[in-house]
Amino acid sequence: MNAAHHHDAPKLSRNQSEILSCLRNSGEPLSAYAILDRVRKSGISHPPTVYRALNDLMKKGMVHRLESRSAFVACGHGACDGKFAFAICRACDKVVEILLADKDQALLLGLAPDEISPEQVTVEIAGLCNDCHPSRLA
Amino acid sequence: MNAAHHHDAPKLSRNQSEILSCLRNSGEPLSAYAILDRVRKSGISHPPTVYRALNDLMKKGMVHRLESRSAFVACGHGACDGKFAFAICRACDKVVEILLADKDQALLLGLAPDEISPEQVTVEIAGLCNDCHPSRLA
DNA sequence: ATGACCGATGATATAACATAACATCAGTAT
DNA sequence: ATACTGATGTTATGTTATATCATCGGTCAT
Repeated sequence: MNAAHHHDAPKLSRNQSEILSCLRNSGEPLSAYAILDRVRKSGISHPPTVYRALNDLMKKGMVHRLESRSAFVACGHGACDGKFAFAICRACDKVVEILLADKDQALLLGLAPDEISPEQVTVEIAGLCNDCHPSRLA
Repeated sequence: MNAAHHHDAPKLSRNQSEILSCLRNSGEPLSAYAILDRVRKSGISHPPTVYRALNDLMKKGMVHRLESRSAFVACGHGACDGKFAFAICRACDKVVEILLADKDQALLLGLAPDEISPEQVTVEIAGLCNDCHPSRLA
């Protein structure tokens, strides 16, 4: 059910693969410099290399940037061409990617005033996950 | 019509006033350092002073941060306790603040997965304003 | 009044995030 | 072989943000 996700893996460069793996393995959002630390052993050693790969991966829809965190996450859907929201636990940084239904996308785009024709929507929801919820603490 | 906007001006410190005026006069989003440049003449000369005032003003709902720009804008409503979206022209940086209807707020909060209880929603819509639209250019 | 305390502001220093600009290299078309 | 092109490596620097400690002004118990 749900076609559209059979990663044809749009052939990545070595750097892009390294960095995507890094993000996937981490399972949580990482800053560009956190990524850099983790891929040094693979021979990547300068910030621009990381940012270039991240930008390429974002163009391919395989990585998203969490604006409110200056951090990056691998797309949970392998790749998606774009309309999604994120929920982020402010305590533990857990991230849930929310694929937006067509009607939700439409509503969001509809929020734009006449004056500005919308191209891209960023939605980030901050809150507390169940594990971090106060009522759950000892 | 529409109560709730008769600014009782929740007494601001000198720094907060300076920085809020600066943002209001600018009419466009400014980075913290752009603000700093403009308030040096008023005796504010260090980044932490600016960030402190901005954080205080944000707590009061009188300033918002545009996450996708690392920039700050004065609240167009004087102050609001929080649910709004922004539309931003990617070419000229014009910003339109969109006060969200209750149903839109509800919808956005409803996007959050069970796993994360939402507290705050960031919505930023990037696009092109009429003035910057290609079809309008010579 | 004095001085102990406390919150706000000032100042220094540095951390964290991001990119401009140029060098080098691999592939390929001539 | 040479010249072009696009990707990657490298240096340097620009931009955004905060930790930390110092200082100042008010309040309050004595």
